[in-house]
Amino acid sequence: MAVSDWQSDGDEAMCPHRLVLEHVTSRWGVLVLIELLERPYRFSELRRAIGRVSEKMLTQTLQTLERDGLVHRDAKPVIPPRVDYSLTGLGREAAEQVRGLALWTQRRMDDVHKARQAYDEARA
Amino acid sequence: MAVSDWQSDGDEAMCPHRLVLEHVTSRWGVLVLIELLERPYRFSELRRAIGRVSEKMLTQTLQTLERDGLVHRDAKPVIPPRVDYSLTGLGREAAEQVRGLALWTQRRMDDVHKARQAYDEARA
DNA sequence: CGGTATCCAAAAGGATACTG
DNA sequence: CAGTATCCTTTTGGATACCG
Repeated sequence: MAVSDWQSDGDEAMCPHRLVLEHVTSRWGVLVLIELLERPYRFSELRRAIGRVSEKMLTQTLQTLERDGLVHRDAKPVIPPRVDYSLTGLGREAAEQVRGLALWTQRRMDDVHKARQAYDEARA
Repeated sequence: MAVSDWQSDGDEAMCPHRLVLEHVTSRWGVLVLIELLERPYRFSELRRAIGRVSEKMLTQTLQTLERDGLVHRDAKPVIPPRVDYSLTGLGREAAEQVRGLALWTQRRMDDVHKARQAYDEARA
């Protein structure tokens, strides 16, 4: 794969799959996907589970992922409103890849930490 | 894995592995890692290969990845200066994961595109 | 409850000029 | 060539208020 496949195509939008990659690896996208890998969640429930995410950002993240076909939104016509979010088949694939990367960073955190110390020390 | 493992730890920095994840999935981090998976590059060469990245951002990205122990920087003491960048063993592991995610988005782009059309249509 | 709309602060990112 | 320093624009994200 050449990086040229991932470049911006002019002064406009970058290539479409690059955008999907940004959605799933975004600050809140990662957390939403990993959490939904466990089970479906309601909006507020998801918000509490993730913690420290504003309504606005959670809404925005969920809408983006829904539009990309990764998350399924099930709004029940009841009062008070109840909306359940879950992963689609496509979303599950993405979430598993993201979790893989996330687990890798956990496993290798020690090495990264050592590298940082060496780096900082060499400059002090 | 609970998302709580990935949450911010107060009003300060988020957990360390979350930061590494952000480095490798950042806009330019992704492109640098994938490109270096091919072969080592000089600074300007890498800049041309990626395209449309400012010197500042490429420098910043490379320094971050070097500090995390993912990229090796080899500055030759010659005039004019020559600096080669390559992946470390750790960096290669990260790059392969990132490439995996990148390739997934390419493979599934059709499904994503269809989902978006359905989504947009349902709201029009 | 599950959002939307608006405003504002903070951070990312680019252009330019300069340096060893 | 491979950066650093500075300035400025754009984007991101949070707080708040309001709505069905």
